[in-house]
Order: sequence, then C-alpha cells, then structure tokens
Amino acid sequence: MSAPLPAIRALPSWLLGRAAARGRALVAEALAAEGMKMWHHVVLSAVADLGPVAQAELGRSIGLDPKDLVGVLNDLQTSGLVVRAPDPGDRRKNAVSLTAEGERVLRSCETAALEANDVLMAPLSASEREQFMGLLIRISGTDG
Amino acid sequence: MSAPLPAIRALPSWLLGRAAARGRALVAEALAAEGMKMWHHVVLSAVADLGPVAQAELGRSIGLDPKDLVGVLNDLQTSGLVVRAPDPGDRRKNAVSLTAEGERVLRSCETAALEANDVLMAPLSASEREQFMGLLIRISGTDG
DNA sequence: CGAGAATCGTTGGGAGTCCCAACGGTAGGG
DNA sequence: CCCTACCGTTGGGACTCCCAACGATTCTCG
Repeated sequence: MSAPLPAIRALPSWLLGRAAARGRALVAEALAAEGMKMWHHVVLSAVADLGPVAQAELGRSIGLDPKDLVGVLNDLQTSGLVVRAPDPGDRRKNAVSLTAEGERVLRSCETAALEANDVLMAPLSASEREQFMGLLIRISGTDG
Repeated sequence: MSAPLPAIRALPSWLLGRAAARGRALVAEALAAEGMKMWHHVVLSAVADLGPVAQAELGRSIGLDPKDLVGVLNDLQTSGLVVRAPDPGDRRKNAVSLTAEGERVLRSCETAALEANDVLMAPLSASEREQFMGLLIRISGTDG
C-alpha cells in the first residue's frame, strides 16, 4: 500500500517499537475505562502474585524504577487498592499487600487487558500466537 | 529464576513492551556513538528511501508526529545531513533530501543498528528470527 | 562490639516517546 | 471568488524510562 521502507522495516527493533506502541495504546484505552494506567495494573498484578512484598523487590520483579514505583503505590494506596504496612522484621521495608477492593479492580483490569491483547493479536491464529509468545519471551530478556 | 509473574507475563502487550525497551536501549547506545538518536536514524533512512519528499508524507510514512519531525529535521539540517528546499510545484511543501554527508552518516547508523539488532535477536536462531519477523510485521500494523 | 558497606523508601531531576490543538500560508474545487 | 483542505510550524501535555542523592536501617567483618 504505502511506499515500502525496506531499510527501516527490516530492523526488528523498529518493528518491536511499532508493535509495542500499538499494544500500549490498546491496553491503555482499555484500562482507562477502569481509571487505571498500565503501571497501575502491572503493579497490582505483581502484588497479587508476590503477596506481601517489599517495594524494592516489587520494582525489580517488573523492571520499574523505585522512583516511579513510589508514585504508583501512592495512587493505588489513595484509591484503597493496596496497603503499605511496616515490616516488623526489617524496619526499612514496607510490606505491600492487596486490599479486597484491589483484588476486585485487578480482575477488571485483567479482563480489559485480555480483550485489548486479543485485538492486538487478532492478525495471528491461535498456534501462531503461541509460537510468537515463545519467541517473544526469549527476546524480552524477562527470564534468566 | 526470579519469582514468576504468570498473570502479567502472559500478556503479549507486556512482553512486547519489555522487548521493545530492550531493543530501544541497545539501538540507542549503538547510535549514540554516531551522535544520533533513534528518530534521526529513522528519518534519515526514510528520506533515503523516498527521495525528495514533503515533510508531511515523511511523517506519515514512519508514524512520527509533524511537531516532532520539525525538531528532528532541524537537527539533521543543522548537522548538514539533509536539506529542505522549497517545492516549486507546491509552495506549501518542503522537499527534503539527503546530502552526501547524510548518506555517509546513514550508512554508519545502519551498521550500528544492525549490530545492535544482532545482539537483540541473539537468543534466536536464523530461522526463528525469520519466523519472528514475519509474525511481528503482522502485529505491528505497519502494512495495509 | 563497632566501623564500613549495602539496602530500604523517598525525593529530585531529566531525556525521550507519543499525541492533540491551533496558527498563517498555500492549493484546489465549486 | 469562497470555502475546504493541506502544508509546515509552534505550543502544550501525558507517559515512559533512567540516574543521582538523601536519611534511616541492616548487615558484615574485623
């Protein structure tokens, strides 16, 4: 259709950026209906998976800067979705936990995010999606 | 290794974001040696592919906002890599073209970007890379 | 036990990405 | 001729990602 841009289109980094931008936009739009941002959802999900967890470990597990994590947690705590409790075993740490409301909102976010990802992956068949995810995990540097 | 985050890791949008961030960081580091940013390289490459081209079409072809394109072109023109000439056929348009120096720098950027992408795709075999690129193109919404 | 290194949460700062609205100038269609 | 549409430009703003430093606390090792 549009003029081909062979040089730049042949770069995986370029295509990854475009695809990620598309995915981000779709998910952001879906989460906006819940009044949530991408990182709010991610942090909420990580807290649910890790249980009561210190902020530093939380940030490391999702690759979020501690500085930004403070802001996200402030928002989530103000909204009553998480609580920060002092860790009696290590007074430097805050044990972050989900509230019941947090669990509820998390489920809404997960539904919205899944639907958005379905739109994102629509061009691919089920087996292709699985294939794609397998390759993507190895590229993302999320493991190891 | 680290605690699994099944919920968030199962989202293609999340993995795409992580992979794209990794790719961006690698390419940015490689281009920094040439004193270039990602968009500088992309614009330079697009100008080379499209020949003398108006800014609006340039921006559309690479998905860059006209506002940001102005800044990039200003930088490139100041560095003597591109020239903006008034289009005699349509006085609204600027015909953007590469200079000889621009072509030289573009080649350096392409080499650097290719090497960075090689590092990015290192976990995948040659055939897997091809497979991945095919799927990625359809996800990115770059075609059609 | 005591001094130094390391980690915790927090604050501050900054570059880069992505998108929207509005302006004067120019071109095309009715 | 007038209205619409496009051009390049300017201004603004939200979000992402990363680095440096601080006081408080814990750990390590002599």
